[in-house]
Amino acid sequence: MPFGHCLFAEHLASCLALTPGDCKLLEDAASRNVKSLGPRRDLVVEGDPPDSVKVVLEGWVARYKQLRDGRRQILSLLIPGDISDSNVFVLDRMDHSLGSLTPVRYAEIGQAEYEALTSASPRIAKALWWSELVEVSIQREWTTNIGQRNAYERLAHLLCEIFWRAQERGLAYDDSCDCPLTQTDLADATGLTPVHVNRTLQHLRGDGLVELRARRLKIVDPKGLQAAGMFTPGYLHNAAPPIAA
Amino acid sequence: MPFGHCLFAEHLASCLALTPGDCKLLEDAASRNVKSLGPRRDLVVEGDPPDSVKVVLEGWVARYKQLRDGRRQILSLLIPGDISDSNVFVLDRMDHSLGSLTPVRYAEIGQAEYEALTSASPRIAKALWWSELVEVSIQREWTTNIGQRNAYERLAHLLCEIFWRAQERGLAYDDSCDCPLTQTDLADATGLTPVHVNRTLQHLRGDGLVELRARRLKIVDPKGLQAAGMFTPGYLHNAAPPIAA
DNA sequence: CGAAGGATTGATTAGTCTCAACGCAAGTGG
DNA sequence: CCACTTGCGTTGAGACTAATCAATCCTTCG
Repeated sequence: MPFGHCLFAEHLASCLALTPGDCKLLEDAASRNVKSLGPRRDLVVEGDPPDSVKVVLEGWVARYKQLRDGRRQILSLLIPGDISDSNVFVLDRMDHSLGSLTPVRYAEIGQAEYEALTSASPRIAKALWWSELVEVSIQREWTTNIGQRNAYERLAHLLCEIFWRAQERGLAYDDSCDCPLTQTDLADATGLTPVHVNRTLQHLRGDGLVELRARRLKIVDPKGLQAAGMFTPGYLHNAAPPIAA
Repeated sequence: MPFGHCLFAEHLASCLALTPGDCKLLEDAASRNVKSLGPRRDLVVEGDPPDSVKVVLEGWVARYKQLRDGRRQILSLLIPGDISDSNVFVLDRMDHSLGSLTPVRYAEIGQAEYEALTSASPRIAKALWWSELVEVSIQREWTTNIGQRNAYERLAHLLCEIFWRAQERGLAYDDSCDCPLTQTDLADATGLTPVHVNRTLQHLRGDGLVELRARRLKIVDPKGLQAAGMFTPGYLHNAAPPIAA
């Protein structure tokens, strides 16, 4: 069974009332034009004219911007079931890039198809607005994270978010989940240097909060980690259960 | 003439093809429920159930988040003609606050009215999507600004954005525009301390790039400031003329 | 005239970066 | 099957950006 497909529709359905018919439409749209890509490749690069909305079926994707001199900011993470930039067609060109962190499978939904989807069901249109607003909300939280918190707090917060979101998608097992980001990726996501991420991670581990080895994130002390990162999941706007205590 | 009204519709119309009838609808919607507020007051606070979309008619508004311990991150600035969070109704509660920086006049558009607007004209619906996507784009640029640039670059970038946006709305006169942010506000917007903002501003002034006094921003060397902030206006997605050289 | 908010300055410290080297594991080619 | 490469993680020393603390000044306004 193509697990990724269902994830996408299920995830939208879980937070909003979608009918089985709506789900079917979404699943179909996300199965018609599926592509695969190896790790560390670009799906879209800044400046491209936007031609399709992307749905991640398998693997992880990072949204990022690159400055002239090479500095890179990871803006957000897309995990299986996520949809990127609803309705991008409205814009003339992409203002950022999408790159795979792992091998990925993703669906491209073109403009015509996208519009068919939204006009077919007001519930779907609403669900897509919802996912867009959640995305902005997360972006705002990241701005706050980077702007106001120190390295220790920042990483704690980011790891909380990663685990929480993975868990909501059913991608977490017990107290751990995949986390394919290298320390350099974590650095680009938090506005720190890889070296400092390394030391801060050691600090978090030393405090018995998390373990992160071999692309696997293990939450040792959920409450402690949340407190350290001042993580309150409201900004994710979902109805998922809290991190198991 | 209620200048602010026209700004709102004009601004949407300037980037997308709206008919005179569309503009009329927008102007009406933004004139039906108008409120006023003094400076430094909240329009909406985090946790509120969202009940209306806001259109800024006069004055400046800041979107912000506050952490428990008092730290505050300004997430974005709303200037006259801006519309905040299209379609917020989709969410259960606000994940951030809106506060006035100056005395403001703004319109509230309730859910029913908002929906009437979008179903009345597909062009309006598109324009509102557009403004939402531009907002996210700006938010991403801010994340990058705070995450990757140093104090000098960050402030240069922010001041560029402020002037550029003011100019696009016809709110700039020659080489200067209003900038009602205090140095503390600038600090909260850039993730710096007020003290450091002060010194960095002196540095920028010393380099002959900008002057900022008495709530007035004067761009002395546009090219130089853009270069210093690595400011490329593509992310604003508008068709406005470049900063006068 | 006094109060209050904002801007400015100085001295010191803390947090994070930079540079550079080394270790380890997995993958590759001979 | 071993030598080499490559990517990622780790460590140390030192430099520098930005934060902190605290005082003073200026302007506006009641």
